[in-house]
Amino acid sequence: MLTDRQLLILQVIIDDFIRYGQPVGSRTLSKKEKITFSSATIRNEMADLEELGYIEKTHISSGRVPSEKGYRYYVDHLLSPQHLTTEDMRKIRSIFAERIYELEKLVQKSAQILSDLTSYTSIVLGPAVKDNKLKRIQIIPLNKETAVAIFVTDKGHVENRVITIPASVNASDLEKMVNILNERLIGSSIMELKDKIYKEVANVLRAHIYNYDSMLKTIADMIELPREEKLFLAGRANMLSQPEFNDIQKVHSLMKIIEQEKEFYRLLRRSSKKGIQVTIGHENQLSGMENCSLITATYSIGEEQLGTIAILGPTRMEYSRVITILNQVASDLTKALTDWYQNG
Amino acid sequence: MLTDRQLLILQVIIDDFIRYGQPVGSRTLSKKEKITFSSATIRNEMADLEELGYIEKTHISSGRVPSEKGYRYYVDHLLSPQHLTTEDMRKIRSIFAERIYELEKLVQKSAQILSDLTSYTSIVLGPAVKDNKLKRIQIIPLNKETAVAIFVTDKGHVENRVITIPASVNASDLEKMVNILNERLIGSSIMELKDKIYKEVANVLRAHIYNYDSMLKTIADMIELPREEKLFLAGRANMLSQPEFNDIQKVHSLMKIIEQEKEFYRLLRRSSKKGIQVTIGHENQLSGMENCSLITATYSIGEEQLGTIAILGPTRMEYSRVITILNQVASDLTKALTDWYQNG
DNA sequence: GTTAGCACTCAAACATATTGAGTGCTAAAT
DNA sequence: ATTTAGCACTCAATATGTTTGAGTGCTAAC
Repeated sequence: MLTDRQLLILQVIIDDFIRYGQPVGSRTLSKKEKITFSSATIRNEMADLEELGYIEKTHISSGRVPSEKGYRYYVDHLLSPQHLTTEDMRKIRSIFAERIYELEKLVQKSAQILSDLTSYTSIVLGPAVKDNKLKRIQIIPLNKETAVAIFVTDKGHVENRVITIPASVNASDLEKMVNILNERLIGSSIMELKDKIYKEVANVLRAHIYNYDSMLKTIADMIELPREEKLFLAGRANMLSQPEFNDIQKVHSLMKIIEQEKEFYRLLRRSSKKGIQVTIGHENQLSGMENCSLITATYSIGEEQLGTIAILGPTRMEYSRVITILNQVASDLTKALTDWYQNG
Repeated sequence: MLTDRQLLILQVIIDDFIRYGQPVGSRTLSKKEKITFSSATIRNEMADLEELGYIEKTHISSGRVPSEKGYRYYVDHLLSPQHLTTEDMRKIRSIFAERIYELEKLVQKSAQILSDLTSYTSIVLGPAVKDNKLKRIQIIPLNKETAVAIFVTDKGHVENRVITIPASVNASDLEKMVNILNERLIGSSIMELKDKIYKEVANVLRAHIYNYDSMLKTIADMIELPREEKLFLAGRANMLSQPEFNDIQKVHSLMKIIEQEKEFYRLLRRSSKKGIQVTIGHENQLSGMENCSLITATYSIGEEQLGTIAILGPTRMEYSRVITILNQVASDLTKALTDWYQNG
């Protein structure tokens, strides 16, 4: 267990390092307001803190920098809560003041403001469609061979696909099919759509539609709905202004990860527990992200969780500030969505 | 006017520099197969070429590098046409072999393959919607206050917006309105939609619908269609593997430009003439792009131009190779689109 | 007109001090 | 028993000097 003095020193070291990005030495520390004892004492305490793994040296005679364990402790126990400036508050509010009813646009704007305010990169995992309920299916023929299939959900999400229509299928068959689909499927969640079509609807279709067989392909085309939520990114360039990323190699590998999206997507999905989640450096388990921390929060409509908003920055991140901002945006976003969709 | 020998030297200098990225000296040149005269002669010729502004020194005793004027001349007159490897060809074909009917997806895949093949950043200006013809308008109520308005075009593009519905408007009014809109507007180009609604449709609506006034806002909401085409980017990270961008500052300002999209968008719009366009360094007129060249081509359906595909790379770019690839992708894309939409 | 030869230039690579911020340890002070 | 002053030591960063090699321009000979 750490003594109060050790905690104080640890906190001051990390605060200073987050602020200035330079290893912190005993002399620097001894000059801080909160520190009342001499540099020699500090050196002794630092030696202990290092032995316990909370801080590290960059070389044998350097000052100390926080280790991942140090950051972890700091985030869990030592964060000094921060206030948002009224200016920041105003900026956040301004987004939700406009009456934007498009879920996606709102989410994208949130990503933008997050990266603007924090100067880090923001990532937003878009609203999950799978829990939406089907509101309407529509098929609109474009020409003899193709048509657009449109799915509208209760949250106003529109999904559309171009499908091919076998020559043998005529307009009235198509119409009949759409009617049956709507009759049987409206109100079902998007997730169970595929299942329901094959288990419940297929028989009805077979009974009523002459060309059922040739229609099969059309149906198969249609229900290939996207399984993954969209990923919105903002402020990628901000990464480049962080001094820890003045090594092109590091930036490159990080950018490649972000660009591929796949692994990254998994990372965000994993941390979809409610509340703020912080993963530091190697906790992210993605090579290329050793020097990064990821802070995530979730947003929802009422109790129904929709997606994740996150900030990606260097491990030397302004945790306190970012957490405050993320909390604010997440709760404002949730509030706005809840108001519109639950009481609307 | 340049002599044949000067042209030869200029070409070999640029070819070599594009390949190795290092200033080219007279000794290096004299060893090239095509060069039959001594390094001293070359030095004399290079002095002349420099005076004419085609090549430059990086410092007083360095080898020469091409100037922007040199690149311009090279691109306009000295390009040695290249063949695509069968492997590259196969990769390109593979995209268009799949039957993807979604215009946007196809375009996005093209962007991906372009950046993969060239190792530069690719940018694709998505299909312009403004020339599409309206195929169908649909309004699907979500709850008492809101509904989704859906526009389908003849090219299968679907545009949707969430709109608010005044309390005084009932379902039958809404239905009537949609009918009138469809009756009057189907076949109109998206561009003229707004105009037509106010000039031609407004009167009809007023005559037939009791709640015309309160419906006005709904209509206004609806026809706010996006004016700008979508921008698809792929291979941003590729920039970082170019040796000319090992300066974080340069990369940063470039990334910021790309991220803001606005200026960039204009740049692409400007070069929407048919055929290959090359802009080199300062010709791009955007600060941050001094070290970049942009090569663009257009794609179309039949004769109707749809959008632009482009490659962004350092001025020291493999012009010949990129142009070949860009040409191939543009023509394959055009062919695929033309086949599907004109003969479909 | 072309080329060999020479003096000269400069970036890059390497080696060698110098400085300063930092450490750990010990012995004296509290 | 803590705390602190003092000292020897370490190492990154910086500056300084040296060497090397690829390059140039110019001149005189071919």
